[in-house]
Amino acid sequence: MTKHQTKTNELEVELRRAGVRITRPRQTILRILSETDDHPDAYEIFRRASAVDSSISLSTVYRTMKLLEQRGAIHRHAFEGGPSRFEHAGEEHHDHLIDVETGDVIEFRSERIEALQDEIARELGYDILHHRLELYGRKRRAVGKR
Amino acid sequence: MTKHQTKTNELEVELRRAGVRITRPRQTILRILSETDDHPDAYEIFRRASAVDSSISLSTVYRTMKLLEQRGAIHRHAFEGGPSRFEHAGEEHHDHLIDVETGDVIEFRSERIEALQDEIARELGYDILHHRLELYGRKRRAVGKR
DNA sequence: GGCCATTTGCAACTGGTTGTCATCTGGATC
DNA sequence: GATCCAGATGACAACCAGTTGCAAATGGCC
Repeated sequence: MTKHQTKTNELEVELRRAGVRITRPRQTILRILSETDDHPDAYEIFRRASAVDSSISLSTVYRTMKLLEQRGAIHRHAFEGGPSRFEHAGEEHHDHLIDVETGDVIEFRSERIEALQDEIARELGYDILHHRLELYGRKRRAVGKR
Repeated sequence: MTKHQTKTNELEVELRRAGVRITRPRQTILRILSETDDHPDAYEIFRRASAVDSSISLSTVYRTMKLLEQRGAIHRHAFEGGPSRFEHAGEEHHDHLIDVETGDVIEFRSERIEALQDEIARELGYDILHHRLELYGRKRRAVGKR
């Protein structure tokens, strides 16, 4: 019951230490993000936040997302044909497989792909700042089974 | 001088055969695409088209891009933080390295990365419909020089 | 050349996001 | 605790890329 509370506070304390004002809306949003392990968009975060504090505005959600992104606390993903979706940072870097039928996002990581990317960039004379790898797919039905 | 003309006509004839009406605006846009080997966005195509036929509207450019995309004649790329950019299809599949300073796009292809992607998707129980791999980087300056 | 389904240009609209601004508030200071 | 004010907020207008409704124009088959 105090589990999430604790998680929230970690980030909260960190931000506070960095001189970021922790206002009520921000606290609410931080809590929601800490309780989340999907990839909600701004409106979905707004919806969840509204349930807790109905006075929160969508603008504030957007502003807070931008702030947190700049602080490196969350990552923004612009999957194709939709609004930006967010996830809290912290876990190691990974890429995404998006289920085109449900919108579900599956995270994966491949050291070999990462390494190949660096190699390619080096050959082309570039330093990679970041990259984006998204697979768009459909769940495979087991063959021979219903 | 008839070089581009020829290239345009190939696609034009192909579309015509498929029952697509080749109107003047479409002809102009097709010519521009055939003369292009960068990755212009809709507005840039509109700009170039306007120079040839000032009556063309941006709506028509968007509508034509959508049509050509559906016909598989061009590919649409939504690189981060900008409008969709297009390139004529035909060459084999490739990925992109975007120069974050200039916006230049460098195409590359890695069989090994392609293969790894398929492998990963298979392991996760998915069939890949398509994917997106973009590297964002900055040109490396030669060490010790300049 | 005539016909009519399609396409066009224009303007109004959309969805996601950012900007403006008057008001409010966190938290440092007393 | 009460005071204060830079910075944050909510309401809403503006923005941008892209889409759509509509009346007028046109491609291409007869």
